[in-house]
Amino acid sequence: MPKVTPILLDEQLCFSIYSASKKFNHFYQSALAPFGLTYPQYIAMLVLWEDAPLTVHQLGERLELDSGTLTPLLKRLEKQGWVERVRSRTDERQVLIHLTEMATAKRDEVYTRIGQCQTLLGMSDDEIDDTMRELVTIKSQLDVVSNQRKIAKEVDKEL
Amino acid sequence: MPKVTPILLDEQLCFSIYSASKKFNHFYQSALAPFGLTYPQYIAMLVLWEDAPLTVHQLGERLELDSGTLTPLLKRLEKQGWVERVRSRTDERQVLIHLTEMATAKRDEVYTRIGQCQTLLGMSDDEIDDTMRELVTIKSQLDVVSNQRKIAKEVDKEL
DNA sequence: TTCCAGAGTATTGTATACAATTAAATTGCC
DNA sequence: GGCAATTTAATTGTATACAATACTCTGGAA
Repeated sequence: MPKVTPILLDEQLCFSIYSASKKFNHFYQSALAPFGLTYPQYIAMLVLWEDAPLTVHQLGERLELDSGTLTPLLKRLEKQGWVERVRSRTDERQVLIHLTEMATAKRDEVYTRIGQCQTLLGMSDDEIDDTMRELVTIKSQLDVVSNQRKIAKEVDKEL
Repeated sequence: MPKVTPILLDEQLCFSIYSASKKFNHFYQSALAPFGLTYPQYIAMLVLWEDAPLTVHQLGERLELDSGTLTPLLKRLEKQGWVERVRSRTDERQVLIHLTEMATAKRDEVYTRIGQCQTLLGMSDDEIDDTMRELVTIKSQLDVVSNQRKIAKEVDKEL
């Protein structure tokens, strides 16, 4: 009879990452409290501060989020005065996300605040780099597997 | 004039973790498709397979989730036949989460399936251990900071 | 015994996520 | 030029998360 290996929560990498992700979320939420931004709203703003204006699709590629998540998120950002959603004139399918003047004006304030809060964490650059390198590997392995499945599905369709 | 350091999404550890967490979620969701379990439902089952029955509170401590998340999740698990929610007789405040016979019967099947899917990822034990060790450090640093804030809040209340 | 502070769970309200579908605009291809 | 396939957002439906609140129960103090 084949022995089955038990799966213990505390030994699961997925749970470490899941738990760390929630803690980071919480950390940024409270760091960003003065600006009223949630973590997903904040990373959307980061991308826009790098590169605005962007279409919903382009923003989604950077954030790995689809329009089902972004459309309501961006509407909330618009209501709070951070962005404007403008239907593109050259391609009416697209909606361009522009920064407002307030967003441009507050950018450095947010950068500074986040910089200070990150300092509180006391993480060394090496620690951060090492971890990010390992996460890159893990993520690419996850991508490979899910692409294999996608390809398998495509192959199934052909038949 | 003080220089402000720009914050680039791709250099943020938080985003690496956030993104990896979503990919893991997706990976397990598809690995668990035959059982109809979501990732949070799966980790709840993992804890219960280790230790059932547990109160909602005890389960929440292991999973780092509160009743606002667990109550509806457990109701869905109950509806799908994995658990039974039983009001404790010795302490009517508590709800004990018991495994059903089906859950006990399917445990090894889930363990096996997950084991196979994890093998597909091709991650070495060293790679996993290293990453988990680093995540433990990061999480404890995040905890320290958020506890400092909690304590700061408490101190404010005293005044 | 009665009252009350605290514990345990459920509920409410807001904000993500994401699969699946819809609707509108554009592109390719004839 | 006309139309099918594709692209882009928005919408719908389900499932987390979590703060804040409500409600019930328990144990202890007066």
